[in-house]
Amino acid sequence: MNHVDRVIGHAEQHCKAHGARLTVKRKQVLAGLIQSKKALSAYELIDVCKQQSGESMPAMSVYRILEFLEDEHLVHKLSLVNKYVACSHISCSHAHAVPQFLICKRCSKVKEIDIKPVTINELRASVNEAGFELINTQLEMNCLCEGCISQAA
Amino acid sequence: MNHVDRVIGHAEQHCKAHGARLTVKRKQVLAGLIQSKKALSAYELIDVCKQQSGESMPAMSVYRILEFLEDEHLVHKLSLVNKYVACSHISCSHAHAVPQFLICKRCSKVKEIDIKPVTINELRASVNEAGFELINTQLEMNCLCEGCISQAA
DNA sequence: ACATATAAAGATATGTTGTAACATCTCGCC
DNA sequence: GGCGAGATGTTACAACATATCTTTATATGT
Repeated sequence: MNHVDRVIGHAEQHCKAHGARLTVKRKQVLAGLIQSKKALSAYELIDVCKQQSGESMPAMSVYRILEFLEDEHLVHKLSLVNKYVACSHISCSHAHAVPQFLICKRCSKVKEIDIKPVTINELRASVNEAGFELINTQLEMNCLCEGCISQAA
Repeated sequence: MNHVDRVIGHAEQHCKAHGARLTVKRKQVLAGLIQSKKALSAYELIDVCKQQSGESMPAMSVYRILEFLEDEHLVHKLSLVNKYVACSHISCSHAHAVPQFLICKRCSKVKEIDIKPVTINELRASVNEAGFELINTQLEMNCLCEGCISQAA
């Protein structure tokens, strides 16, 4: 059983646990994201699905499915780059803190990290000082990944 | 002389100083952003310009002008919400650090703040630990502003 | 003042991203 | 089997963004 199937299996368990259905189409979309190992735009994902299944996947369906997968916390939307990425923690059983996202500007590779609570608190304090309130601590940051750093050098 | 005109005046000085031209159209667009006191999408800005000048402003022009204004650091693009906002520091003469943006999810009001260098460095360290490199420290954060917090309460 | 080079703006078309609205299908359940 | 809820299909269009070519304005040298 390969990596993708294993993760999909976990995702299915996760959905079943509260009566949500991970249908064939939804699996296709999630699998597309997992396999590509980077963030994809909705339309890139449409292409990936088409290549993998032969059939074409309507935009409407992909957006609907992405919304479902987000609600299930199986996929994250990265507004900073307008792309979607599979959650890195689908196979983990334990609860997770709100993650932060490092997005490679060059190749769209994404890493979810947990920034130290201390740092997050400092951030929140700065925000509050300014009279605002953080809605969530899901930071998205424009970065270069290891591979692209060395290429650039 | 009102606030907007004063800021526009500064912007004009700023441009002149290095041979850039703040034309009538560019002033219109910048003034629209300043007056609205919040982030606007390109098409919202088109509407604002139309209301203020009577003439319609083609999308192409607005995008070109926004690009110019960004290059001049008179306007910031907020990718997190796909909107544009006038720089808060046009009238300041001193140099500025890379700002961070607090964006009110409800009303699109934006506040530019300078997060403590210590915090930024901690962030950068976390990023480097993960093998990535921050391209810039212009964080954009989803928030609620003071007004919207009290309304929500 | 004129010619000319350059930057800006206009006009048109088209590409990309996202959603509304309604029809149809699927599947669990009685 | 038939019913109902949820999922998907279809079509049309709204919203966002850019490519390309033309025309207009501006600045600069002679």
